[in-house]
Amino acid sequence: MLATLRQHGIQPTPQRLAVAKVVLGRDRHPSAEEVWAKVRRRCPTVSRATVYNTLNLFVDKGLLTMQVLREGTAVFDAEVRPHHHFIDERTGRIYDVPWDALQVQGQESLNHYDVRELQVVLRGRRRKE
Amino acid sequence: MLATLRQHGIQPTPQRLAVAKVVLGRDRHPSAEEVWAKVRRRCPTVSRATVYNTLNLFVDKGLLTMQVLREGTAVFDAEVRPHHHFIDERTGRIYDVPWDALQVQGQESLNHYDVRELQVVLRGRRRKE
DNA sequence: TCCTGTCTTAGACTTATTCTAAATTACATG
DNA sequence: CATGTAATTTAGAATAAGTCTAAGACAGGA
Repeated sequence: MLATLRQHGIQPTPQRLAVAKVVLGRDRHPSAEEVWAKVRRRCPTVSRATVYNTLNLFVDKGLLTMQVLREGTAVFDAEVRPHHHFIDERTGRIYDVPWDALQVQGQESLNHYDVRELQVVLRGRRRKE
Repeated sequence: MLATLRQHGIQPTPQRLAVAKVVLGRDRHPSAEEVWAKVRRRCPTVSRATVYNTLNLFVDKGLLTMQVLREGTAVFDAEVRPHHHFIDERTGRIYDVPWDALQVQGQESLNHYDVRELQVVLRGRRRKE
């Protein structure tokens, strides 16, 4: 964890480590406020500004990506490699869909656009099971 | 315009007509606040709440779609048929990409998901010309 | 006219996020 | 060790998008 921060050129601090623990852990797609809540369970003095600053820093340094998929809220994704997203209509929950699960064709027809990245955003219902 | 509202089961009022004129006009992908600003140029007494109510009503009635593509802001799109979006990194401007320009394959592999709709979101730079 | 339901309004409220200015900490160097 | 400087963190104010509320305006029917 500490090593991960250093590898990305991020000066480690206790606060940053606490954020990293939450956001690189098991919890997929937390929002900034969710991260703040979790960080404060272990480290109650951490301020909101620090969490936001740290998340933005992590995004700058390529440790996280930020997705604007949910109305009014950005969510953070520890999967920084390209992939797609499925959003459950009922719960609002967001699931990663592996890059190779879908193929997008026809990009070469978009002459006016220099496409640097893309993702497919799917909406629907997750099947119980 | 009036006919359009009626066809969608929307009781026309001066305020709603003013919003419709802006949002079904030449201006692609305005945000709610942008719509409010434009409406007020012709009709300065219209309240913010009315604009938001009206936009949500239009979305309910299928006259518009709402997209959450830009950080912290929903934008409204008069193109209600399925299509994709290209977002210019530099300007933040959003362009519609016709449905048939791209093909997405591999949906049948997503057994856990009942996909009801999808779109491809592309980011990059629009080529000058 | 009166009732009822629909619309609109101003402004308060909420939520997500950024900003600010001050306090704290961490080093590096003399 | 003392100290200056830069980086970091903090609390809280500020901002922005959007919703809610309560009151008033308006329209159409009995």
